[in-house]
Amino acid sequence: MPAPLLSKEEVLDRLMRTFREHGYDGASLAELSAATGLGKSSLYHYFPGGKVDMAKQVLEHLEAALEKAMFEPLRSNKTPEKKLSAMLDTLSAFYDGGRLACLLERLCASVDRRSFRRPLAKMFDKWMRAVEGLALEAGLPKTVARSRAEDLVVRIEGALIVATGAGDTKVFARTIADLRTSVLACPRT
Amino acid sequence: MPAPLLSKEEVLDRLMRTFREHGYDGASLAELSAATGLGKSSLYHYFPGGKVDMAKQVLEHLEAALEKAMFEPLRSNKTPEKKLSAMLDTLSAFYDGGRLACLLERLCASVDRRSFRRPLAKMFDKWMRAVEGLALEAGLPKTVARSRAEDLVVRIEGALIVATGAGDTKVFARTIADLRTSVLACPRT
DNA sequence: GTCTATAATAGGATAGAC
DNA sequence: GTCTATCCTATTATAGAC
Repeated sequence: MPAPLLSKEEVLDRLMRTFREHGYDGASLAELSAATGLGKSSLYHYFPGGKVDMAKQVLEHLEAALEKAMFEPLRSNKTPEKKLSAMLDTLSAFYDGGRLACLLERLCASVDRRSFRRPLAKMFDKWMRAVEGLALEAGLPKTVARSRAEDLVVRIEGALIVATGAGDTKVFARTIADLRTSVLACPRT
Repeated sequence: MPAPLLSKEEVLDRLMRTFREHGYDGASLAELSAATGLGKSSLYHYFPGGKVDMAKQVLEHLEAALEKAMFEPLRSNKTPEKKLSAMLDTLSAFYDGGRLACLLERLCASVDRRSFRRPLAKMFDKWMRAVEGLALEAGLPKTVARSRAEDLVVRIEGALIVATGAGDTKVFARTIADLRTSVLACPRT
């Protein structure tokens, strides 16, 4: 670790930002080096496995960050509605209102995607289970809760793509707004 | 055009498949050459602008293909419900039940994305307008029709990501199944 | 741990013969 | 139009000094 420079946390944050902006395939070692202020040799010191290693560690770093910012608050004793709303606020901030891409998506689409298979599947599962738990807490039947959770993740990932493609972040904002009311709504009879 | 070999249509099809499988950034000229059976020089003969040019022409090719397979059938005199179902069947086949990525998404995420800005925005708009028209035809109010259209595109793009990430194409199948009934449903009062 | 230098390779792109 | 050969740059990765 650079004594006076960046902490490993900060290094991982900057690597994540670079992967999210340029994509995994699009991010070169030169860019990753510039983003962190670490020379290539230093990068290889911390990440002996090169780019794949960086992405794996960034993924673990993200998991820890989400645990704190998104999953832990779900264990409070607030109402499910408030907790859902807090999660959506966190997500909206994390994606900067639809301007920043999702790391999971970037890695899913990479040439080295096989290397990230397990951790990616685990992350998606964790996210969906968290939302499912919230829906169960709100009194929804198990099958409905599951599909609502799946739908939340699907729509957020999709909204990020469409916002980018259509060049309009409002798509993302509308999706978040709709999820705020639809995820825990009573099923139609 | 190779006299005895592939038609330009077929060349574009194979390029599209390669971009969808490996991603735009991940597809090398060597792979694109192998996929089409054309040497690099031949590729540059048909696509003087290189990779960017290939992707642009592939995008136009896709637009024409979708026009025929997806948009034109919407102008028949069948019921909106049947036409929606036909569109979803076409999409499900096009994405091979969630196993094949979306070209639009691949290009949105590429390092050369700026080069594809206009055509991508146009494609998304065209797709959404088509669904919006269907919803209007089914008697939905304009604002609802618009958001249903947006939602269909968002959820399909998202389902492709999540299916890949979670390693389970069932997510895609469930999304398609749900869209079949939800897109044209009467709004809640 | 970090740097400079450099190896080794892959990538995109072009020249010129046929 | 297609091929072989080649150029040039960027890229990943490593060696070795400090």
